[in-house]
Amino acid sequence: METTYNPQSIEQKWYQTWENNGYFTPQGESDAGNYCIMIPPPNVTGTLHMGHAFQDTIMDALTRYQRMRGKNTLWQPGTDHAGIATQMVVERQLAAQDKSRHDLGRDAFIDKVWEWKKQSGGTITQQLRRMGGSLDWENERFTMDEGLSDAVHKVFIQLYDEGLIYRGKRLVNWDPILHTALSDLEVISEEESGHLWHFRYPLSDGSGHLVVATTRPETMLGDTAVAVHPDDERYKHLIGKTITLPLVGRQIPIIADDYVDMEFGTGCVKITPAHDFNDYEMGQRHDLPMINILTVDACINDDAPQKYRGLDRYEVRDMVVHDLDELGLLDSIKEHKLMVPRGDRSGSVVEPYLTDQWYVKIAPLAEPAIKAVQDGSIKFVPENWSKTYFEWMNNIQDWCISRQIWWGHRIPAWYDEAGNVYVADNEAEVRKKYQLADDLTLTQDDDVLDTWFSSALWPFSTLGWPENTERLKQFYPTSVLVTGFDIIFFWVARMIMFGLKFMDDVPFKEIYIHGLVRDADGQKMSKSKGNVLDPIDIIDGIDLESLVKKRTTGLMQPKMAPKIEKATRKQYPDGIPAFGTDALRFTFAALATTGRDVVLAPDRIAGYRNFCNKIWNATRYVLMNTEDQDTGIDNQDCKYSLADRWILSRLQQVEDNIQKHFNGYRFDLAAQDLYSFVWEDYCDWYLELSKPVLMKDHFSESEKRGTRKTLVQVLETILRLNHPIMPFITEELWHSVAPLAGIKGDTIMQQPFPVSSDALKDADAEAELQWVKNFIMGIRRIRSESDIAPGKPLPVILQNASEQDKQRYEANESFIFTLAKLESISFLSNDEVAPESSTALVGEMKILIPLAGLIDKDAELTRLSKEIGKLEDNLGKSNAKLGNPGFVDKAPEAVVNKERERIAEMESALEKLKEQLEKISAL
RNA sequence: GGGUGAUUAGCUCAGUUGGUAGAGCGUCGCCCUUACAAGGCGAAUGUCGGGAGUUCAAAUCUCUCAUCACCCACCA
Repeated sequence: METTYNPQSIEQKWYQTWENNGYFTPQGESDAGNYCIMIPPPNVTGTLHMGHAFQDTIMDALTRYQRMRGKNTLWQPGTDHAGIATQMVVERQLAAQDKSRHDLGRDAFIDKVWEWKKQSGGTITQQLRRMGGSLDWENERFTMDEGLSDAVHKVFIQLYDEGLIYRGKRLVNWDPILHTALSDLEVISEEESGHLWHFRYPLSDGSGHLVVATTRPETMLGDTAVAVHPDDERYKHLIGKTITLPLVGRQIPIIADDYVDMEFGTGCVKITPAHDFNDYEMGQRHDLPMINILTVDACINDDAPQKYRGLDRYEVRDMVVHDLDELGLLDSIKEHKLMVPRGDRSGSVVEPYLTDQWYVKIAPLAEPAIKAVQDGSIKFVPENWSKTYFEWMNNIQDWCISRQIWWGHRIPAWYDEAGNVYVADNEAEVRKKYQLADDLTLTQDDDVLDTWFSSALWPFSTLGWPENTERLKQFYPTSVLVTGFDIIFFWVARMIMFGLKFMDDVPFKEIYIHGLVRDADGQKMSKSKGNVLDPIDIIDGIDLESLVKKRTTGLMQPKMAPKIEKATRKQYPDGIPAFGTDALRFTFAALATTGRDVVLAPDRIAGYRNFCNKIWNATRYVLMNTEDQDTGIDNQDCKYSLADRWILSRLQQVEDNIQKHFNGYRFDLAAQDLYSFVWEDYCDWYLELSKPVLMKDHFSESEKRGTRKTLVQVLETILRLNHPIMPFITEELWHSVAPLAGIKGDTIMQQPFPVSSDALKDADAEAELQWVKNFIMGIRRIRSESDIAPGKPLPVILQNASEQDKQRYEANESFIFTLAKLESISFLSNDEVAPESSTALVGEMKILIPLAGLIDKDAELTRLSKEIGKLEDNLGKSNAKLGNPGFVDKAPEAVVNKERERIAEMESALEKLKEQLEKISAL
């Protein structure tokens, strides 16, 4: 074995072995039950980012844990076709050749996308393998594969037939670059600064004018009314009159509507029903005409005056302002902050636009979905997120599911020439279902479905639905959904609605919501900020030049490059070393506190890489001392030392804790327990305590055997406990350690997860070992604080030792001598006079180290005073507490007694230390 | 405007039913002690955001203020 842990040399090989042997595939019926997690399908042409890596670590840890617990376990892999995102990538590639998708035509373009999928679709799944993900690759799915397309059709058709999908002309969010409608969720509104223009609209009867305020002057070309509040004294008399719309000449009414806020602006609102969501509703209430003035590119169309036609809306905005000013109708311009809606993919300003679209009538689906969370059929972890869920579900709007793009599930609807709609699986089905003549010309709807429509079916479509497959029966409903809060609405809510509708059961019983991965400064990672860390670079390492290059190429704003380069060189002067997958995974686990964002700092990862190294070297020690030796597998004649009994007892507690923490999704606490048990209990104490037993001749063979056996058994258990989080190193080491523990197996993956045994819990051993530790630590402390060389063996005198102290000392002499580095020990009766010494206390017993030539008198005085000071502080606090009659009367007896004991201990210690102080001062 | 969460050691965060505050990283001192210097031993560090209340007892429960973050929303 190498002296240093090197992740590179072990990870790839084990993954190959696991996958080739089919260990990831569900192993079949089990008494322990079924366990299933659906991966949130990443974009098929995407690459793995930190968010994925974090999420996948959690899912894999859960999956491995449950698999080891003997459950029939499935982690379902797959990818999403990601309609708009993927189409955009391919269109960009075409654009580089000066082509558009229209040059190719629909079929050829779709072929091109499939080609791209074939070329890049393996990237993210390969990266998932690098993360160690134990996904059932043999059954990988894609949202556009045949089975899933069948599911999409079936759902669409059934919802249509039930009246839950309808087609309607409505105002939608229109992306003028992508030429498609977007759902509300795909529109991101951000505050930008703009202006508020005030215009005078002349009354048609020439009796004056009204002043309206707008942030969008160009839309005035489509105004069909001006609204005021019905109670507004300023304008009451004008209601019902008309104004003549400047530049257009149209007469439009002044209407009353209490939507208008009298306080805001002038209290008069221009109404453009075809280009504003509020105006649209007002238009409907007042039966106003809707005049669309925009083209699909958001240029002004032919329903506007000649001079503006064909020009971009922003160009027209300037013209309108200018023209109104010329007419003397520009009242004022004010600076104004407003929310600007942009498409989340294209970044273009989204226009409310009147088009025909398909919608899901959502209220009837939402109702049971709300109930499922209310009644606990589905639990959010942390529970708080249910509030967010309810908030949204209670205000949910119909879902616009049609997109005017080509890459996706084409809507299974056909039209005849009269415009009648027929919905069925295919054209032949349509004719049959609707009994249409063979010669009736039908054309299919050009639109495709929102990507999230097929994602919403993921928990059952991947298992074979609509077929009633064995997998579906076994794994639906799935156990838990692991996802980020950002897609609760996009995805989680919709899966719940569709799952309940089509499977008549919830899609998952729990939803574990994790936080966002941020950089070391707490910033969101983003390409444009240049602070992105690639999980693969953490695993394999990356040199500075490559990292700089990676961060500065392909930027949306190339001028940011120098700044990013500078920051990167400063933060990673030596690049990033290869930490390995296990270290990254353990870091994620340790940081996965409930619902909090995760701040990922390379220092932290390095710390857990060191932890891997610790396990590696502990194993080296154990192997060195047990290989080719009797580890008590066939020989039951083992005598267990205090240390053996203690570490086994501690191990049982840790096993209980880890189970509890995994079951409660507290990976941070699990990681913490694993870390401290392995490092502090097992390595710092137990391995050191094993040394005298194994190396000193006066220990019997059965004692040595007992210690060897314990060393190996505890280490083997540690490896299994750590396996869900650190799969590679544990597998690698397990193959060396397990045989020594008499365990045979092809892989640690299929070994049982450790379960505690009450018989091995040993409170006496823990108490006694604590005494030993206190003894040793007391001496170490004196040594360190008195500047005695660590290697110098010390003479020690014990005074005031009880019978128990004596017994404990005798039983553990070897431990104490070795770990505290002693030269000699002698007992002193109470009436004997001790030499001038430095003192440590273990309970009532005094540990004395004679000063003689070793310890400086003043240093000892300082040390003692400090300790006395501390004790006095605490004693003061405790006395005050007991002095309070309320405390003694009302606090539980146990608490009061504990306080009394504490005081007794402190008083006794204080007395001894003061005595000592006097003695030494007197020298 | 509505909602949610946060504020604890220099940094990032734990803190389970109220009972004298913990970890990792960092810092300081001494050590290459035969598993590990990616290490060992030891040490320091907190008016638990401010204020008020409930209680014998509050980081923990209630109210209030402040600051920050995120989500949702139609103020022209």
